[in-house]
Amino acid sequence: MLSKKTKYGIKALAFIASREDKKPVQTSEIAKSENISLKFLESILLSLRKSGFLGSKKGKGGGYYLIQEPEKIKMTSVVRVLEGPIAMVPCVSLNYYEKCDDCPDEATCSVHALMIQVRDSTLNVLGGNTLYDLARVKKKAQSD
Amino acid sequence: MLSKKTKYGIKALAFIASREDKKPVQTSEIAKSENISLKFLESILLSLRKSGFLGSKKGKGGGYYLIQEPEKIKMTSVVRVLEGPIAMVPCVSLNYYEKCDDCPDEATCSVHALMIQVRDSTLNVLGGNTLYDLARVKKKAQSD
DNA sequence: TATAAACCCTATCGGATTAGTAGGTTATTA
DNA sequence: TAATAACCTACTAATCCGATAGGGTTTATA
Repeated sequence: MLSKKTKYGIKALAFIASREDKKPVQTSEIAKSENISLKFLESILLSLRKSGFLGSKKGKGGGYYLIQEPEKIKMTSVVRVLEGPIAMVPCVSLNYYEKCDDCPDEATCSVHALMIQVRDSTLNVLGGNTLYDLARVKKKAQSD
Repeated sequence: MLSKKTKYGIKALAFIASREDKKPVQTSEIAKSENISLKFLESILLSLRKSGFLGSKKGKGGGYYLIQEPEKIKMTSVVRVLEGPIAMVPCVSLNYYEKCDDCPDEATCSVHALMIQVRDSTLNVLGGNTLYDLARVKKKAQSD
């Protein structure tokens, strides 16, 4: 299950990316438009800034803006920062590997083999989508 | 993240499926071999019996056995029973659908479109694997 | 230079879930 | 009838999640 943090974070990034201009977007505007608790969203955007996805501008007229082009931001990296491992089991995670307490040998583990397949197919999907793609879906739907 | 319940359940099913004979397998044997807490495993096997995957026999020489052929048991159904929804977000779940509180319209939701892709690719993998496949991995690895 | 806008930071908290533990009951078979 | 093994109920410790509270700091602009 995707946490709300991740879900809201993705929505917020897509919201910012779907803007034509490059002016900073206020947290309050995103919160209102996407029905997200303001305070909760604040903490999410903060962590997205700290992990290098967003820049910020303080004071009146400030807000958050994308640092990179939307086409360059793969959903794999977004999910990893917000949610953590993409794999469903730590022992098949590329970026957050952890050995299982049970399992003397991973080659003997039936779950391991299966979850590697799941991981790879998920990586394919997330790696094949960028923020640009998400923003396009959003804009397209709105213009209908 | 896969819960331990699901992980252990899959392991146990693969263990039973990898047996040559069709004699009942004791919970204690599985627990010892797979390093699972006996009591926890008991509750897992019980729920697998109640959902129609396993049969049981009480008393001496009793235990659990598969009701269907391993080739007929897709991992999609196993995961659904043990873990619940396969989708990462309830609003794209086929079997456990639930509308999001936020999201006035799913067509406008950037997360929705992405998670449908993830769901479908995961379904492909889990639907393409049966208990027979998992048991084969296990037996192959053990004979090496 | 005062004020309002907006980001920034820390702490806390209730509720839900998870992974187990404990202890007893029932059915089967040798 | 004694041993075995599934079955059932209840409890618990720990963790995490989603949010809330309550401020502090910085900056633009009138």
